Amino acid sequence: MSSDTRDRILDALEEMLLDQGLTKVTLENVAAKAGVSKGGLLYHFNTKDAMIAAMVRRLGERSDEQRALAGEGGTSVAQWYLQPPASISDKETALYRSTLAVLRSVDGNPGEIHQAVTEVMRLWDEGLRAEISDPVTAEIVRLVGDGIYLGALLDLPPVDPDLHQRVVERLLGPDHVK
Amino acid sequence: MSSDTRDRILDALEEMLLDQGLTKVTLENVAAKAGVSKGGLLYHFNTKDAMIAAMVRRLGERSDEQRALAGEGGTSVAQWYLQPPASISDKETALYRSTLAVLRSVDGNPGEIHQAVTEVMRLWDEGLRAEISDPVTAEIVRLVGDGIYLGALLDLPPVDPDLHQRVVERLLGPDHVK
DNA sequence: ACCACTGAACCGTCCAGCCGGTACAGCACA
DNA sequence: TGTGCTGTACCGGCTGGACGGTTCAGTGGT
Repeated sequence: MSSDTRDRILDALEEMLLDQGLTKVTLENVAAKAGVSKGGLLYHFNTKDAMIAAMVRRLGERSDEQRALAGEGGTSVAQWYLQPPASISDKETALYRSTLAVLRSVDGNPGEIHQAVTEVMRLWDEGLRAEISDPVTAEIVRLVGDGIYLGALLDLPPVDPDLHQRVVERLLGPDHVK
Repeated sequence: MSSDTRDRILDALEEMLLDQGLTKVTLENVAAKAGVSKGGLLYHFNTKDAMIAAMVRRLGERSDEQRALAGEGGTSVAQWYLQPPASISDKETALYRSTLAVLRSVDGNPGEIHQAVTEVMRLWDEGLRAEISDPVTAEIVRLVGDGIYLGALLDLPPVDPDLHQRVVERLLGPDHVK
């Protein structure tokens, strides 16, 4: 099917971003990792930017789903936003990895990509504000979450899990900790 | 003198990173902005990576100075780390801009650059822990500061200054707010 | 017959790194 | 005082390779 290949290409793109970085992301590399020819890749995405923008839009859709799920009483938005990068290979962690890949693709210059990333971040902010009544706490939670992402973005050594748990407890209260 | 040109090149590199992004950082572009020929640039830095690594090391030195100044009773480390990107063109803001430029230069792959960046971040963490007795608060302050940097890195719209001030107040207490 | 590709050639551009030169300053030796 | 040598700082052209994007003839499944 068509959307199979599309998703496979975007998955390959994310993986390239996560373990090689933006400079290694070339049409040929992504195509090879996706098991597609370069022509096949360009059949689905006319340009490199279009491919990256599609990845960001896919992240946007998945983030919406995750927040909708949180609204229905699953894991809270805040809890998800503060989850440590420790737990890997879960289903939720796929979203975490996608987010990180998208952050890796940003390079300062404006355009469709930058705009889409800004929108994704704004929606998370909105979700946090809707869930946490105190705006100051909401802002702190957002910034702490962003700080965690920066650490992952820079491949900083992981934080002590106990300390992290105490941070979450301090911010959200004991009832929010799993 | 030699170090004049060296610093001019690194300044140009930072400026390129801040308002063009990593992909536009080429030896020729940086050299042109520094008022040097490409050959002249390569005389001072054998490779592009060496140039970037030198920029990170320079940031490391300047960060050390800033923290030493904080130790002598100037602005506290925490206060500096949480300063909003609003106040531009100060002398301290030069360090903020340099930090941001360095973060923009990171691209996932390990090596000298990644190692140097990790070390810079670690030293800030150490400074915060030394200054703030409660480790949980120290960690939150670090993460909030990193979150601010992520926002700047992604060119997200600036935060409401009032809200930011209330965040700082909440984290450090009323006495730490200017 | 059409969709979803493959495979490969090809183009224009960009770019890191290399290399042969140059201008000049200081120093030594006569 | 003049001459030759040496090292520093820098210039700018060149090359070889990579990359984004185009084109196109063909192929296999439905």
